[in-house]
Amino acid sequence: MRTANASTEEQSECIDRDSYEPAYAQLVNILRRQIADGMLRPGDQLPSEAQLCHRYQVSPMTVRRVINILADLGMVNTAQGRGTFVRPVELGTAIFHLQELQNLFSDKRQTAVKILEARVVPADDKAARKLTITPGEPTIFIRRLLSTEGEPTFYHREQLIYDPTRPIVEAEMEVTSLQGLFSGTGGTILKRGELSIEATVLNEEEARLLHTPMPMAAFCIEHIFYDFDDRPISWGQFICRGDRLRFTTTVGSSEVV
Amino acid sequence: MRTANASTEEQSECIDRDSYEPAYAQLVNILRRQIADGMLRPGDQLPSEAQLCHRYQVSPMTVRRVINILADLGMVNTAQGRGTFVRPVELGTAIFHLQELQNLFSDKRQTAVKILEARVVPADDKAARKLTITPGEPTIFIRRLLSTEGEPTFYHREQLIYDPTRPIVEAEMEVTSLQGLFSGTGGTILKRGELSIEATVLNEEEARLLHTPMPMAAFCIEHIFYDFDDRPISWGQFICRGDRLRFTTTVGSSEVV
DNA sequence: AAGTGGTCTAGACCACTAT
DNA sequence: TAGTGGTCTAGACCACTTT
Repeated sequence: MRTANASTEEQSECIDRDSYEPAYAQLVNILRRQIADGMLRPGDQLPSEAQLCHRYQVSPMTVRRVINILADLGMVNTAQGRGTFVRPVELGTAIFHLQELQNLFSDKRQTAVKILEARVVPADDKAARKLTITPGEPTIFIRRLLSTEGEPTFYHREQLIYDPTRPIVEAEMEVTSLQGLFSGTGGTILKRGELSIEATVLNEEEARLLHTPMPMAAFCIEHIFYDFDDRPISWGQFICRGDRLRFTTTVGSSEVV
Repeated sequence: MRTANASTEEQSECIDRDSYEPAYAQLVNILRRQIADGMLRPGDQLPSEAQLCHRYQVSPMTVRRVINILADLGMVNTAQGRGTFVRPVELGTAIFHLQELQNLFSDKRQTAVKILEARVVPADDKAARKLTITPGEPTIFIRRLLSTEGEPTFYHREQLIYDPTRPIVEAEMEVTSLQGLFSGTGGTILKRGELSIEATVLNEEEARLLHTPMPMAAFCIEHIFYDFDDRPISWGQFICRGDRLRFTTTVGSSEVV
């Protein structure tokens, strides 16, 4: 096993106490760079926390913080009593952000939302199961078409609990105005949401609405939102053309700012 | 704006210093539970760090750590000079892990990998661009079929740099044995990878290999892996039946352990 | 026994925001 | 000016692993 060694490896960088960048951030970047440059390779043991302390002239708490950050970034593993080690690249650690979906709207401001349909319908078996109500109970069914730069890219189906005894229908409509959901301004009514993403082929209606040829692949993002009593209040799907959306990410040592 | 107030809200929970669970973790869970239970709602201001210190009898550093963890979890926002606030649910903060893909293999051990093809081919324009070599240079082309429980679920195409001057071909072959990629045992040769995921429709060959009807939706996970000199050494795609893979995640306050 | 990471303290000083 | 979050110290003690 390779081990970082002060006698063989150059130790040029040090902490600039006059910098606006805090000491912990500087040390994080120093170590990230050493990993990215191959000075520290997967499996290598980092210098012990005590060594890092006196090498970079920072307190144990600061080194601790640095190691924690590197572990959170997935760049190192820590093992109590043994040491801290550089993690090899693992596909399983890859993380995709739905943020990229949000950018589709916010980057180009020309996003139009068109309500195709909004009416009260009785819940069928599937909707009732998802919303934990009994089949036949009334729900609000909404279909929206979202366009960017004049091109339809997104189709949204949603079914909301309809409970006349609590007059939050307007609020719910507003909550689900999408902009709010993405940016978080409307989320004060919602406690949490469950999302799942799958790949589907557009059906005829969807292809027509989204102006695509058949067959066309799509991402289907299903969501259920819950209120603070943990009751589901909204179930629906975002359907996005597969040729308009792509999620990207990296594994291993990413760029050092 | 709602503000947590000790005089109006019950303050039952406190830190158990004899617990195996460290103080910071206990406080994290206390605050998470308060958010999940609706005691603290989106937009609400948390008690100041000084208040939390003397209310739970912990030092400022410990409170600081707790706040940092909650911020990392996406549950609160901090604003210097103003305070710490509960974050509303935002779709854009959702992330999903490729880990779920890994489980597809590791859960059920009956995963078989069948090499369909492995030969040296000259790089075409696209492959040359991805691998930053010149078109016509030799590459190793590998096609694999991965089956779980006898059913083919995954198809993998990969093109590797072929450089006879560095005899790492065997190593590369081993690196790309997939198991290693997912679990990280083989990642010592790779510095980093770039991944992107999109929704596609299986072409005729893919549908035949994966025993699916046409048309069938699929996830296509494209990857490029780089060595420690930042040279791309592998470009390829995992293609997975859309009806076999689903990524799930949550936004907002998740479960408290 | 020696070395490692993990937790925690009781303050200090700073930067920022609101009043 | 008062209150907030942000950084940092110089130790202490513990749990764990290796020799």
